[in-house]
Amino acid sequence: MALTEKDVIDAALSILDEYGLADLTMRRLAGTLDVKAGALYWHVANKQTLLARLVATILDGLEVPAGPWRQSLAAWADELRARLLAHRDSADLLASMRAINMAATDLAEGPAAALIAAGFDQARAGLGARTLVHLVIGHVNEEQQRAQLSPLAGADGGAALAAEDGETDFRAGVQLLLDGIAAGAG
Amino acid sequence: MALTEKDVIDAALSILDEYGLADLTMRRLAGTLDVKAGALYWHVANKQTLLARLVATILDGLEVPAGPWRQSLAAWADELRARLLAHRDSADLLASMRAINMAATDLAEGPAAALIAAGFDQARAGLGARTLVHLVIGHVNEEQQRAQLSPLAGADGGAALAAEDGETDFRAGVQLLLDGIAAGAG
DNA sequence: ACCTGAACACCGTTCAAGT
DNA sequence: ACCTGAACACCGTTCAAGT
Repeated sequence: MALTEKDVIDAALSILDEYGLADLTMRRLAGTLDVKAGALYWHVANKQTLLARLVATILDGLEVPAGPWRQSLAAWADELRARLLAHRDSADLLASMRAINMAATDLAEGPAAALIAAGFDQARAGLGARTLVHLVIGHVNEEQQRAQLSPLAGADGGAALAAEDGETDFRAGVQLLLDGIAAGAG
Repeated sequence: MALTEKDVIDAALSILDEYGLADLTMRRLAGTLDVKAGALYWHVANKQTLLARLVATILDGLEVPAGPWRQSLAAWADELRARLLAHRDSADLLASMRAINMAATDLAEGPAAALIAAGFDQARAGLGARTLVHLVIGHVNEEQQRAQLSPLAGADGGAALAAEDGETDFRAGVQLLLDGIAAGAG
């Protein structure tokens, strides 16, 4: 039974989650699939595009919920944060991927559309949306790097506590930005 | 005449500026210093701490100007952006360095102090300051990655134009956040 | 069509040995 | 004190050759 691209992506995500971005090498990935490194290049063009597929998978189907713009953007930000927190080093991965557009400039399109629908002009909507994306990625990046340095000795008690603190802090930061967007509306 | 740590850091910054983070290898760095790779380990503990020194050098002496908080934070953000734009891939480098605290959680301390001095409570000051740092790093990261993809064929005409657009957009984003911070004050 | 073997041109880091 | 030589244990990618 031959490998599929999906097999490769799934295995890559598993390595990412368990060992982190630095340990996600083509050779190790090949090893977990019981194949030699060269074989991967039949299924993916190169490592760069493989990483792009990972990001796309992580963000697949992410949408701005309907409703009042403040609630829907806050919910979208929560959801994006949750998607990223679900995969180790994903914020770092996403940030490094920005140039290949794909995910991140695209990412701002959902929130931008929601703001336009709420009556903001296009420039302000785009600005607010991109700023929101920066905030989410930056915050999660910080959370994920903090997590990597913590001892994590006793169960996940410490990690869970840190996650709650992170969520409170995150939501407060999002509200701060939403306040700023609202301030320009009047 | 023996090498000093400063020589190593300066040479590393030159390679960063000319060839980017991906090409900043210990072996190449050693080559430009007319020395073998192993020699570098007499002057720096490892690559990780060398990169930390680069970030520290780039950010050295960055301070929040005195004056009304909105102006002083806007000026600080401009200055931080300028420092980062002066060195290729520096935003990416800084973002990857966050865990080693050093620069970035520290980075927020200046703006946080300025906000506390302006009468904001500690929690809100810290939140606003960290959000501002995320905004700056995220925005510059995007600018630097866009720069890496552009053709840059005819002089730097296109690049200069993009830089102006980037500045306008950046300042608008900062104002958006400052509006949000101000909104919580009343 | 899909994979192996083997190579190419690299990495960061260590450490005995030289001067 | 400072550096070289040489090794160790890796990288991503290519590509003839196998099945």
